[in-house]
Order: sequence, then C-alpha cells, then structure tokens
Amino acid sequence: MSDEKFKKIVSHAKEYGFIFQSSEIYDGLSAVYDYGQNGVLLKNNIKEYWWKSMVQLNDNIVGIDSAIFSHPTTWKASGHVDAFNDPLIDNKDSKKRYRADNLIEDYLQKLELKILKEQKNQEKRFGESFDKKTFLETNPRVINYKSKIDVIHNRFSKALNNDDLSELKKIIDDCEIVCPISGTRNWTDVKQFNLMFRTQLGATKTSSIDLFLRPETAQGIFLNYLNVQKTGRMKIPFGIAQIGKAFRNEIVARQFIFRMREFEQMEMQFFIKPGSQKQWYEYWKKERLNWHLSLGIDKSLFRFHNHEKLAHYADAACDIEFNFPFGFKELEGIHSRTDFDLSNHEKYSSKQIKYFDSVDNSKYTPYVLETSIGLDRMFLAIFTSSLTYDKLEDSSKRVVLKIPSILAPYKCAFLPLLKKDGLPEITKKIQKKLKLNFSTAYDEKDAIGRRYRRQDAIGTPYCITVDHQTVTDNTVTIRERDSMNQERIHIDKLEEFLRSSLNINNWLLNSA
RNA sequence: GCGGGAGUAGCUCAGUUGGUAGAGCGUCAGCCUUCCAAGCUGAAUGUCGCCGGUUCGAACCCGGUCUCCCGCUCCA
Repeated sequence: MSDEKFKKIVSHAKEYGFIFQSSEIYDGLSAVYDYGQNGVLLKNNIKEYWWKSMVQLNDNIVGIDSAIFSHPTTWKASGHVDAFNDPLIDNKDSKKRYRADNLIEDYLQKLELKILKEQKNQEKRFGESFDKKTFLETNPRVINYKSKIDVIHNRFSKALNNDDLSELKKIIDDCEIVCPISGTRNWTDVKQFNLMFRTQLGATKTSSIDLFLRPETAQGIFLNYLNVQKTGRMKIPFGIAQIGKAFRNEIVARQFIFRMREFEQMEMQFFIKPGSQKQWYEYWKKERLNWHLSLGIDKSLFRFHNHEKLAHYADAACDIEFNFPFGFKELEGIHSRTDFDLSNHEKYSSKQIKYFDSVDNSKYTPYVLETSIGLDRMFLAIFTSSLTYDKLEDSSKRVVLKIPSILAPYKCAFLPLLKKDGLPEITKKIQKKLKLNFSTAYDEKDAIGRRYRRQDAIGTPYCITVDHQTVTDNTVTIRERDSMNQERIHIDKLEEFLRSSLNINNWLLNSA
C-alpha cells in the first residue's frame, strides 16, 4: 500500500528532475543516486536553511569544511577500524546471517551461565555450608567449563587480532555452534565485511599510503578542534558545524536515497564541560525537533527513539525518526559522545587536546554533544511528505509538491498568459528584476492551466501571470500553489511580497 | 549475501502458442485560446537492461550478468 506511494515518489522524483539513478545509461550503480536540475536546488536550500539556523543564528557556532581524506590513524582513534569491520557468516539452512564474533561470544557466555547454574544448584544443596571458592576450584565440571572457556577465548582473541577468518570458522565448528533458527551447523565460510571504502594517496604503488574515505564527517571536526578553538578564540560551550559527504560500504543499501553508499551529512559537534552533557543533550533534542517543526511539516510524522544499545563512543543517544513511506526511520541522531573522540586523538597523536576554562581555572578534555542529520534523508522526508494528489471540485486531479516554500527549487514562475501581444517580453522584463534575488522559472508553452500544474509538480509556491491588464496598469496576478487562490498585485510590490513570505529567518524565528 | 518479485518510449503499462514493437500521459513545432492539465494539425523518441545460447527467426525459451523493489541480515 505504502509500496504504491513509494513507487510514485521515486518516479515523480525522476520525471521532474529531482533524482536520477547514478550511471543509469550503464545500468546504474547500486545505491548511488544523482540529484537532478530541481533536486540540486531543493538540496541546496535544505543546506542553507540548516546552515543559517546553526552557524548564522548562533554566535557560538562556527562552520568548517574539512577534507574527505584524513590521516589513516584518524580511524583507529575513532574506533571505526575495529567497529566497522565485521566478520560475517551465513547459515545455509536458515539463510540467516550472523556476526561470527557474536556467535562465539554468545557461546562463551552460555558456558559461563552453565557454571553459574552448577554453582546455584550446589548452593541449594549445601546451604550455608557451601563454600563458593573451593567449589569453583575443585568441581570437575566447573574446571572443565573453565578450561574450555580459556582455550576458546584465547583462540578467539588471537583470531580476531590476526584477522584469521578461517580460524573463526574453525572455532565455530569445534564448538559445534548451531544456528538458533535452523538448529544446524551448515555454515558458510566467514567473510570479512569492511564498511569503510579504501583508497590510496600517492600516484605510484611504492609511495602511496592506504586511506579510507570518511565514514562520518565528525572526525574532521575533532581533528580541527584545536585549530578552530584557538584561531576563533572560542569559549566553551561552542559548536563546530559542517556539511559534507561521507561514505559507507553498506552490506545492503536500499530504500532509494535513504541508505546510500555515498551520502551527505549536516552535523554539529558541540563542545561542553564534562558533567553538563545531560543538560545539553536535552537542550539539543528540543532545539533540533523545533528546527524540523519550523518547516511546517506535520508534527505527527516525527518521533524520538532512544538508543538502548549505545555506540562505542556514546553515553546517551537518540534519533529523531521520521515517518517515511516505509515506516519510522532515523532522520537525525543526537548523541552524547563524551570525550571519547578527543581523548583518543590525544592519545594517538600525542598532542594535548585540552581546554583551559578561565571561569574556574580548570583544565579538561571537552565533552561533545553531536547533532547529525542525513541530508539525503531530510530531502526524502521533505519530498515524501510533500507529494500530494489533490482532487479538485470538478473531479480532476492535480499533483502538487507541497514543500515548504523556502525550500522550493523555484520561488516563483513567470508566465505570460498568451504567447503574443508582447506579453512574453513584458513578463521577462519583470522577471529580470527579481531573478537576481530569487530562483525563478519562466514558461510560455501551452495553456495557462497546464503551466500552473507543471509548477505544482515541482513545488513552485507562486506563479506570476502577466495578462493584457498588466499592459495598462502594471498589475499581475499571483497564484498560490496550495490554495490556488489568485490575487492582483502591482509589480512594484512583487519583491516585497516575495521577500516577506519567503524570509528564512522568519521561518526560523517562528519556531523559537 | 540469501529468498521472492520485477526490468519494453521521459512516466505508467500492453504485447495472445517465438514471426525484428504498441497505447495513455508527457515532450517538441504550429494553430486556437484573457487564468487552472482533457480543442485542432503535425513530429520525434526504443539495438524490448546487458551478454551469450537454442532457433530459419527471440521482447517472449534457456544460461549468465547488472539494476530496482520486498523480506531476512547489517546499520558510526
């Protein structure tokens, strides 16, 4: 059902020049998409709206644009070399895939539980005379389990350190680990999945070093923390914002532009005093939701989702989820990243990354509060929630992209009512005065009603139509996209009209 | 990666048992029209996802491959 809607969204995005599959003439590239002539305008407008709300309206937030390449040690310090490296194994009967390391860990945990069970049984039997220590040291079954755990654990950590995949498989075989679903031991080989893209810096083989394309933009901010803090004379609390591309070799990338291999993030790292993270976490949760609501999108399409399993760097984390056609999914993440990143970079670089707080003469590694929104997901959220099929009174239909007008690719379209009597020339003259300050479109082909519908389909909020009356009194009609209402207005008042209704800061202030 | 479904014009799709492709909408040129896609005239557009095989002959049958969708799996 929402399948249908999703299909329509994808085809509308293509038909009207918003999103094309990348390299389509060569059959495309999996999970890579290009933004078309209208898509790029919408995308840029989203960026601008975010950037202004973050950098321009907050005195204590500055922006940077860091390189996609960074020193390879960055990803060791960040934990991505470890965390983004998964050994996976499939069960051929149940067709389920597991992380090989998780299977072994689960197995080890089961052995521990067995020991505990033995211990509890004995406790029940002997009551107060039960001596835990001697029991654990002398009970033959416990000793057996323990030595088993030791052996497996040793082999396991060795295999992990050496990236020995066949040893992992062997451990799974030796331990007779079965698939929880099928109950069989019919496993494939263990395969290594690295979620980071590799590339080389340097033109010749001998002089080149291996690099990763960044899997998140955040590290570029952490690497520049000292530079920005010192040169910008920044005082905690302060933030660094960035918009940029990130790359992940997702095992399965799906759902149109929701999960792409190359994607763009808009994120802000807010540096704070240790201990204040809870307060700032709540602050940014509220702030970020308000930002979304300021665009006028239905409140019920958003919800918070708290992470139960936290990432390796976080002490609290939640997502702002959006109700996409395929359900509520992450749109933006708000993470309390502690001092994990900065202190690790401190460790790996042997450079001191500290802040001297002259308020209380303390010196500390700042904590970090992150807000990170997927630009492509934001695009998709706007696009899917805006695409509507109106039924008009005369039972005809129209397709309208009811996007927030400040995000629209074109703010207005200039349409001569007829393609004669000098109307096109007058129209172009009026447009010329406004096109410097506003993104505008011009169309003179076909009946006026058809042209209105064309603009509806790409979300143009206003159509300005020039007719014969314009020639005599310099007035034009402004037709509004959603209501289809028309109003006559003098051409000298056009700019003021557009300015007031499309003022970004008004939108932002409305949310505050 | 596994299982299921799909790929024919810009979009949505038709194509009977194999005989080298059509429709609607859209697009383009023009006519007509003083305001909400539906009037008139004319036109363009596809190596039927790609490669190979079977066949006298393949959009259709077979194999491989790429891509998309759904479900698993994964998701700093």
